[in-house]
This record gives sequence, C-alpha cells and structure tokens, in this order.
Amino acid sequence: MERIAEGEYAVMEVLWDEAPLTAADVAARVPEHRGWSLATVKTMLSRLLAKGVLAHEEDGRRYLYRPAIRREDYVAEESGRLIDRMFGGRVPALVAQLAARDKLTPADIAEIEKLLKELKS
Amino acid sequence: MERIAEGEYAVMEVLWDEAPLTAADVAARVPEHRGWSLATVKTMLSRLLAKGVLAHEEDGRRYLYRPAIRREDYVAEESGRLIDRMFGGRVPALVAQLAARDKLTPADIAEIEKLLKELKS
DNA sequence: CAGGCAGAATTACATGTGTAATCGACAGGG
DNA sequence: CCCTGTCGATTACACATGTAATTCTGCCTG
Repeated sequence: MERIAEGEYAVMEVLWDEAPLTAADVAARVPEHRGWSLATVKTMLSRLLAKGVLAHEEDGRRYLYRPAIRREDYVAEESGRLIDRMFGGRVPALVAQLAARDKLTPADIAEIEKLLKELKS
Repeated sequence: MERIAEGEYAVMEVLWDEAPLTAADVAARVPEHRGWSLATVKTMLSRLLAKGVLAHEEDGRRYLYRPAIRREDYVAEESGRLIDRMFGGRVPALVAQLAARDKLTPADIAEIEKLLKELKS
C-alpha cells in the first residue's frame, strides 16, 4: 500500500468520515487550521487517486470521491511501521515508554487492562 | 525538535548505540540492506548536524559525531505524534487496534499487564 | 618535495510534498 | 447564444529527502 503523506492524510480523514464527497465538499471539511485553498485540496485528491488510495465516480461533470482503502488497514500499517522502527517490533516497549512519560492516565490504564482481560477470554 | 527523516533515523540509531564515531565508522555500522555509500552517510551526517540533532567535535582533521538529543525524547515525540494523528491521542484506542489485529502475543499481554500493575502502585 | 589519499564541504539530481495558479471545457443564466 | 462561474487537468515552484559525485585541502609516504 502506498504511503500517504501527512497533509494527504488530512484529506483521507475527511473522506473516511463521510463519503462520497465532491472536491468542494472535501475542501469545506478539511480542518481550517490547514488554511488550504480549494486548488490545494484538488491537488491532494489527484495525488491520492494516483496512489490508488482513493476512487472516484462521475457525477455529471464532477467527481465524487471515496476512500479505496480502509482506515483501519492504513492505521494498522502505520502503527506497525512505527513500532518496528522505534521499538524493535515490541509492543510492551511502546507501552513502557508511554508509561515512563506519564502518557497513561488512570482511566487509560483501567481501559487497557479491561481490553487485555477480554482478550484472554 | 526537528523532524528526522526515515533514512536519517538509521544514522541516528548507529550513534545512539555507540558514540562518538567518525563518519567512516558510522558508515560501517549502518545496516547493510541500505546499501549506502560513504558519501551518502556523510550527507546524512551534515543534514543531521544542520538540524541540530547531532553534534561533532574535532579530532585532528576528522570529526567525531555524537547525538545531541536523547533517543527516548525523540521516540516519545514520534509516538505521541502518531497517537495524536491516528488515534485522537487515545492510547487505549491504539492498544485496541493492536489487539484487533492480533499483534499482541500472550507474552506481550502478560508483560503489559505487569507494567500497568506496577504503575498503579 | 610531490603525488595521492582521506576528510569535510559543496554541488548535483530525481522524486515527494506543500501549496498553489492557470488552462481548457462546459453548463446554466440572462 | 454568449458570458461567467465551476470542474478537472496541467503546470509551477520551493523545500525535503535519497543517493551520490566532485572539489578542496592538507597529511603521509616514497
């Protein structure tokens, strides 16, 4: 699966959230802090199409865009990549790191423990 | 802290593992599957210096390179970035994803549970 | 002392990415 | 029926990155 750049990912998020959408609709839904023009969003859409991670169908003389890959799949791939690179593929090393940095609230801990308990059953 | 590109990260790993080293030493220790020439490694070293994530001291007419940032700090930043982008900052969502993908072995689960238990005490 | 080798510095070049502007086609309103 | 606004397509351009080659400079060896 093709890599998706940081900015492109913001466009994917819009379409994972709601699809199909026209280019203008996507532009309207991209987080404002990006400050992108419609032209920029159209460039992103073209590149994502070229990468095969988006599909489009014609609607008159416009396109309706929709994701061609599932968000979970992409997220899984990226997380796997990071865990491999930075933690030697060891998930516990990642968790230990988060713990050492106080990234785990008591609620997080409880939730994760619950998840793991269910996994074992 | 400046972003470190994928290839550059491989160079940082060498120096986090052992420092200080000369450019030639670094090149010799970079994973062979990269297939980099010495010139390429030198380019990486210059760029990492420019980014301020490496430091160098003179040793005769050579340089000895050493990391200027701690590995844990960089890893923490990158993991945080990923968790924010892909899981809305929610660590349990990441763990759930890993679980759903069968990325957690029973040993991993046990290890993480142990970690969390200690956290609470 | 001269020539070559070892180092860093400089330059090179293709591809990816962020961020558009411009172009060409066409549909709908006046 | 023509003008204008709207679409996608094409082109633009700067900076990052992967991957070097070339240049400059000085030390060592013969």
